[in-house]
Parts: sequence; C-alpha cells; structure tokens
Amino acid sequence: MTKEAAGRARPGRTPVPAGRRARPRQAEVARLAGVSQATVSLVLSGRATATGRPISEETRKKVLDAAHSLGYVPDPAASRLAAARNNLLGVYSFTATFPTDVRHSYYPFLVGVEQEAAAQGYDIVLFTGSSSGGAGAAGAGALNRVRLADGCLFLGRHVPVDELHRLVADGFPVVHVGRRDEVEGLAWVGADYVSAGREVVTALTGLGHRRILLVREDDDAPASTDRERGFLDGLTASGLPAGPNAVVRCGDPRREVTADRVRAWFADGVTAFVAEETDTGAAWRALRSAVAEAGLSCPGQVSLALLGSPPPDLADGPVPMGFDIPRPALGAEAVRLLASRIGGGAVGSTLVACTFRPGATAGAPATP
Amino acid sequence: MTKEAAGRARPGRTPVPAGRRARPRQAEVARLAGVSQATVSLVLSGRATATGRPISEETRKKVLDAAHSLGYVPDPAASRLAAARNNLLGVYSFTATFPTDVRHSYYPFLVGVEQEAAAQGYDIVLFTGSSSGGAGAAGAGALNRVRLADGCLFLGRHVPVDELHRLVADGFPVVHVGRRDEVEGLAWVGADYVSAGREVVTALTGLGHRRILLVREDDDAPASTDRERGFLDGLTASGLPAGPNAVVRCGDPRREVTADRVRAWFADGVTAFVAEETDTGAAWRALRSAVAEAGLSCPGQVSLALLGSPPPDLADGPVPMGFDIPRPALGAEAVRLLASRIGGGAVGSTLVACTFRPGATAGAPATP
DNA sequence: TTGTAAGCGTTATCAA
DNA sequence: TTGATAACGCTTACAA
Repeated sequence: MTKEAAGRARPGRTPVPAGRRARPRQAEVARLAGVSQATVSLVLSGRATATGRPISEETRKKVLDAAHSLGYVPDPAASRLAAARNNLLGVYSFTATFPTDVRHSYYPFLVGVEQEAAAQGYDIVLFTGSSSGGAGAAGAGALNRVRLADGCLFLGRHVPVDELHRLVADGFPVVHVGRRDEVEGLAWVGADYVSAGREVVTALTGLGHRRILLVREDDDAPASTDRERGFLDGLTASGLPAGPNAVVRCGDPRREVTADRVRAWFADGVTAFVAEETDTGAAWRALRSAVAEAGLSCPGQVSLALLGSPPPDLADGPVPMGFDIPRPALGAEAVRLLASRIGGGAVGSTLVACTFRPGATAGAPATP
Repeated sequence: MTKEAAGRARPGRTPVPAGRRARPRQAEVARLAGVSQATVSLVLSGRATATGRPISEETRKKVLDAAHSLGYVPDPAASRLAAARNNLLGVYSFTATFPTDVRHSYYPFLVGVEQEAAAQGYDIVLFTGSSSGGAGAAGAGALNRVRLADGCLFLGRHVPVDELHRLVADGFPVVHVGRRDEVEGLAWVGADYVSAGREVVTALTGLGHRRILLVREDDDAPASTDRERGFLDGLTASGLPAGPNAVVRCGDPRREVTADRVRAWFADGVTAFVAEETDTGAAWRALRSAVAEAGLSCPGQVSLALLGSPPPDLADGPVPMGFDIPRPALGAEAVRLLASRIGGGAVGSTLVACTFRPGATAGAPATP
C-alpha cells in the first residue's frame, strides 16, 4: 500500500505515462532487468566496481544488457541535480561561436576543446550566448544557463565582468580562454605572447638588424600589451634601445603606415618592421602594401615579421616570419584546466607557448 | 508534522543544512517573502502574468524583492528536470564536425544552426562520429548518446540507417540536413536542386544556347540525382531534347573531360557546359581546365555553369554562372523543423530554395 | 548482495 | 488568490 490514503483525489502532478516517452529511464531498465532502480544506477554509474560495491556479475550483465537494448542514456539535468555532475562541459562565447565572417571564429579553439573533452569523457554543450536575440541571449542571468554543465569555458573579447564574477564567486568551475585579469579569481589559459615576441626580435637581431620598428594598433587588449612587452624585451636582450620610438601606435594603420613614412623610416636606418596580428590584420596589411608601394624589396632591403598569423585572404603571399598561436592546444589546455577545477583542483592559469615561424620575409639587412 | 513517523532513523540521504549552501533556493526566498515556495516559482517564472494567473501585485513585489535581496538565481538543472525539457539540441555529424581542414566542414550549416537555436532558446550539444565523449563510445549504439538532448540534427553523406531508424521509431525527434529518403519516417531539409538546376538551364537557353552538356560524377547521391533532374527539366521546358546524350557521367572527370573531347563537343555544336558541384569540385575543375586547354574562350565561344559553388581554391577565378546553396538557411530551417517536432509537430520535410548566380561565365553563343 | 526511500530544486495540479 | 503536495530522473545512505 502506498503511503497516502487511496481513493482520495489529491493535489500534485500526474505521472507521465511510460508509454509515450521518447527517452527510457532507469526505472524501465530496472523493470526489464528485473532489479531495482537503485541497482541500475549503481551499475551504470560504475560506482559499483569503483567503490568496491558488491554487485554480482550476473546482475551487472543483466542491467547493462537491458540498458543497451533500450538505448538508455542518463538525463543530464537529473544527474546534475542529484549528483552535481553530468559530464557536460559548457562553451560560452560572448560573440557568436560560428560567425558569418570566419575571420573571428573560435573554430580553431573548438578543435582542441572537442578533442580533449572527448579524451576526458565529457560532452560539449555550446551555450548559444550572444549569437542573436532569442531566449538565451544577453541580459541579466544569461550566463546562468551554463550551470547546467559541470563547468564552462568562456571565449571572447568582451566579458560581462559582474556576471562572470558571480559564477566564480559561487565556486562554479570556469576557465577563460585568453588572458583575463579583470575578473578576480578567474582562471585562464593564454598564449605566451611575451616569449614569442621576444623570439621574433632576437631572430631579427641575429640576422643583423639594429633598427626594428613595431607597428601596433591603438587599443589595450592584453594580447597587444604582451606582444609589445615581448618586442621590447627582445630589443633589450639584444642590447638595443627599447625606447618609445621603437613602437608606432596607430588607430588606423592603413592611413598612418604609408609608403612615404616607410621610405622615411628606411632612410632613417630602420631595416626591419614588425606588425602585430589583430582581428582584421590591418597592421600587417598596411605594412605589406606600404613597403611594396615604397618600392622596397623584401627581404632584400627590409625584413618584415608578423606577431601572429596572417589573415586568411593573405595566406597566398609569402609566409611571414613570426609565430603561430597554437589555438587547438590552447583549447585543449583550457579543457584540462577546467577538468582539474571540476575535480577540485586549485585555480591556476597557464601560458601556452607559441611556435616560431622562420618564414620568407626576413633576411640579413643590406650593408650600405 | 511530517509524513513519516518521527524519531525513527530512516534510510535515504540526509538533507543539506540550509546554513552551508552556496546559493539560495526558492524555499528561502519564500520564507523571506512570507509566502509559499510554489508562489515564488509562479512569480519568478513569469508564468503568473503570462497565463493570467492570479497573483496580487503586493505578493509579486514581496517575492521579487526577497529574491533580489538574496541574490537568487534559478538552478537550470532543476528547472529542466521539472519541465521535462533540457532545451538542448544535438548536432551529430557522421564525419568529424571539427576536421582540421575547415573547408570540408559543416561550418556554414553551423552558422545557421547556432543562430536559430539561440533564437528558439536552445543550446547545442556537439556529437561527433569519431569522438567517444560522455557515456557511450563509438561503434554500435553510438547514436544513442544523442538521446541526452531533446532532439538531434544529423549531417553527413553516410548514415547508419538502422540506428537512425531506431531513434525515429522510438519517437525521438530527429531532422536530417540534406534530403534522405532511405530512412522511413525521417524528417529532412534539403536544397531544392531541381528548381535551381532548371533555372540555370533556362538562363542558358534564354541566352540562345541550343546544345548544352551536363558533366556529372558517377555516383547516385540524392543531390546529384536532383541536379540532373533539374537540368533535364530545364531542357524540356525550353523545348530541347532531354536525351541521355545531354549528360556525361564520369568516374574521374580529370581523365574523361579532356581538351580533345571538349573540342569535339564544341565542333559537334555544344555551346554550353554545366558541371555539378561535388565535395572535391572535380567536375568543375576538369571542365574549366579542359576548356582553357582547348583554347576556347569563355564566355566568348562557350558558356560554362556550375550547379553549386566553386571550391574555395578556385574562388579567385571568374564567378561561374550557377546557384548558391544557402547553407546557413538550411541549418536554420533544420532547427526550426526540429523544434517543431520536439513540440509535438508532425513530421514534415522541407526544400529550401537556392539562389541563382548570373556570374561571368555565360553569354550568348557565337553565331557561326 | 540487493532493495527502500530521502532528497536535489524546480514545475504543475488541485484544494482551500 | 495562495498553499500543499506530487512528480521530474537520478544518487546515495542505510536497512534487509
């Protein structure tokens, strides 16, 4: 007899008839296997064998067979609610993950994320953040959806600091892809632009260059700051002055890096130019065409380098000296860090090394 | 008094003390507001006003204030469990979703899928044929993993018919991107290659062409069949013979579409050639170089058209007459269909129109 | 070795 | 108009 008096109509939701349900539940597996629902849970979660729980091999097999034949898959919401875990990793981008303009896409990161997540036994939930209007879009509480997963990766240039901080403060495992210091307690993985930038400069000084100019855009993203730091470190390490006139900041490289100015710099003794990679590749684009327009040969008269990868539409040109950001590796490392945080690991951020690319745009400076 | 006898030690999990819990629950909001927990749910979910539920303005305010002052945020796992919907859409590709080579990826579809999913309030779970994430591994039963979502989109050329049919038969909402008739009861969205192919042909006959040849590969994918059907329809509609010698099937276009054969066809009166788009773009590639090699000018002497889009590496050449497959629109439509199926809508498949592309490779035939 | 039942934090139903 | 209370599907402490 059930615990409530029979025959009296009582409040509460009426159960869903098992007939019309697309997804089988543990109770159905249990029925089929002829065991209790709890036993099914024990067997399927692996907690039986793991914790040395006593489950007979026969029962195990019956349960597994039944589960398989029904196509049972645990409900992530229920698992999460009961056990606070469901083997789901979230990925949340503050801009569309698959933008129409492939240039700013997070695709290369996802390659690594996907692989490493699979290796660690997680499935990936792409939280459709700011892709467009709609239910899940911006607004307070948008980030809250990620709590369905065991932890979440965040990608993007602009971050809603407060909301993110709330997640972190609540102890929800979060890792940001890209260095990000403005959110307290936030773990991140970033590319080591400082070392990579230094390496490019020392490669140039190794070839004999003594006057090298950095062309960067005029914003203060961590990535830009780090690249400049590496550039200056490289100069210093080579015994060259790392003064402010080694760097040109320009709001609009196309207008400010002209053939005339390049000619003037060259006349002034500059033999190598370094551009930073940005979303649009504007600095590199401007530098390239200004040099060509100035009639200077590369790498004959001037050497060029790019702190990053060229934009896709310039992929056909000569491979620039510079470095590649190991985006898949960054994604994979982020997953590793997140998995560790989910497992109770400490907050720790990581830098991933970039790989130097000799390219074909740098050579020894012409001796005058 | 609670429903069980007091004083007796009973099995089951011990409740979490309210003191040491990270986040406030509705019950605590209710306590603070002096109402029942159910009322809190009603107020906060907005279901009160939406469904015209009777909630006094005073109660509403008390609840909202209490929630705000406690910093209440709903637990998505609990919501989804209770609502019996996860708001998760699966995306399953039979080849890797994240190939290293971006060109052959499903990226353009994903653009639309992501947008529309966000608009409909769904998040996305990415499954790949190769990865062994989460509960199940690859191999038999691999498709069962998708049951964790509320429904699933399938992409890819090759489909494990039996497994997919099993899902469909179980009433699990499934939509295939691309026409697919071999699985009974499977809903799909496809591109309308028939209409698009017909349109290209009538454009050519409108220019004055009377002998047009279709170069296709020698397999029987639905997409190829449809294109040929549209091509032949176009000929018929223009009062031209749609006989079998209007079509050339070749297993290896590169070897079978040679400059010699093109010259022969041209001498025989053929003034326009149409290739179908395939994965590799082989037909188009072969046609293009054979015509060039034969010394025939385009569109001066012969016109060319492509039933689809040129491969990325040929993007620089002249834009071919033909049509574009609206892949993002296909993805979006697939999501719409899937959402409708999840909501209990009927199975229905859709064709999406392709957009005609005049291009620069077709003109009036030279008058002899 | 297996079964029983509480509890996770919501939503939905019905009675008051 | 509001409040009890069952149910969602799962994990787990404890009893048998």
